[in-house]
Amino acid sequence: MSRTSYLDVKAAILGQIRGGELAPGDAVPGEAALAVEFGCARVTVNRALRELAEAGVVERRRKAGTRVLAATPRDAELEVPSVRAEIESIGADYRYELFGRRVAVPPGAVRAALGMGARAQGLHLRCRHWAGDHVHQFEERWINLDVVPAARKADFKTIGPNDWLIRAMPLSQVEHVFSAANATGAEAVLLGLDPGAAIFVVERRTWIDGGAITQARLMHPGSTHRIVARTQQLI
Amino acid sequence: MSRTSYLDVKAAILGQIRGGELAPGDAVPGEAALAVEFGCARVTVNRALRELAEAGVVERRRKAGTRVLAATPRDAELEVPSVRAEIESIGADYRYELFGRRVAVPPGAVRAALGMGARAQGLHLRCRHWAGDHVHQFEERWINLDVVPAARKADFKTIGPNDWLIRAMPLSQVEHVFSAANATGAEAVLLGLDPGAAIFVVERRTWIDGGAITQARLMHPGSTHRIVARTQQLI
DNA sequence: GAGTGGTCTAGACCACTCA
DNA sequence: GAGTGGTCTAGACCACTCT
Repeated sequence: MSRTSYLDVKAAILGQIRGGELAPGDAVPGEAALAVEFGCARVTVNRALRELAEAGVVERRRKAGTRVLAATPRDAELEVPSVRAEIESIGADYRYELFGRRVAVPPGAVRAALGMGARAQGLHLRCRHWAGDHVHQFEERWINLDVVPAARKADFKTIGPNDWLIRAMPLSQVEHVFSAANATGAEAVLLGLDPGAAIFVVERRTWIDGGAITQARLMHPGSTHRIVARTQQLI
Repeated sequence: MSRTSYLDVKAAILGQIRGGELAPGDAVPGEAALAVEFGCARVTVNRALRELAEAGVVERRRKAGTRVLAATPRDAELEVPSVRAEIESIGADYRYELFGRRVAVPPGAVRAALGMGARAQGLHLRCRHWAGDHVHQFEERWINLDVVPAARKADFKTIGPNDWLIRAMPLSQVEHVFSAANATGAEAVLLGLDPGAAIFVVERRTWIDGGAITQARLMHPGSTHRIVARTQQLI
């Protein structure tokens, strides 16, 4: 018989939850007790329970111990492809087009979203990403020049703002908000759609170390655009 | 001076990537070397690098070692609230309404999505979730009765199919596909919208141990519905 | 074959939090 | 104060994978 792995412990606990022996709210035995039960070191049990806690299956608190959480939809993981990769992955030609670039004081809503002062300057960019002869995405973006002064010198003629920012400020924190809307007249023209057509909207904000880098409104034709998210594998 | 924590190692590596000392494609020193450099045990380095690999910052392979991955958008985490929780969290009254329940052989596309045989029976449910006096979600769902036979006995009059399934089959695997569409005439009526209004569509499929449990098409008024996803905190 | 990561053990101390 | 989880150490063996 081989040694007990943290995966064995994880599987055993998950099995007890699935089978109903451990119901939501129930206490899971302490690490020391489980280590004896499974005949393994406490660290091994610790890793199993820690991963279950990260996955949202149990909750751990010092002194209080470990409890099974209420059955609730688990968090899903979303793969966020770069526009270019997304288009090339479906075998279409990627083309990038910039048709607006100016330095200005952003509107109040954008300044608020990016934590910018009343007179702080931003870089405003408008561009489109084509997949073959269809517009894949129309992008309207503000970059915080206080946080990314180098953007003032970049012309963004051949490289899209997202690709440029990923290289300039790697490992930043990103928030995505997804919604659906009817295209306004102007948006419809830019996306090559009929006015009122459904568009899939992604509002993206990016920070690094507390400093807000950029805010972008990314619009896609709703009829073709899809975003996929999956729950984590538990074992 | 206190002991070196895996967080110190993680922060040091992240700092080197941010600062450009470690570029995409570069090899990170081996665990043993880092352990000496940081004056800590190898397990400590291992945990730091393992978490960076889980976060998609580096790639690890036995014998080949650890490398910095190309700067690419990181995966985001999506919080998936239950409809009820979502509605109650904004302070609105939650009301659930079932207006269609029948056992039948699902259409081919649904059978294919759920891996059901040509004559397998499913439970078809149509219901609405209200937030105050607005329809929050119109739900059209098939449940695989081969995998969840107990659903045949449930009437779903007071509890929504999602809440019921979460309790009956906890810890299942879920896939969400988001898109935008223009409401058909029938959908518009059911959602209390004008025909052609943008709707936010979630297609949800659920499995457990390889058996497909259910498929649902969840439609929301696009003007109000939002889904938020954030990248994981790296430290 | 050899080098790297993957994991386990046993023991220890610490940190948080509940009663 | 006491009980639980959180983490570190030192040493060991194993598993994968590249040459």
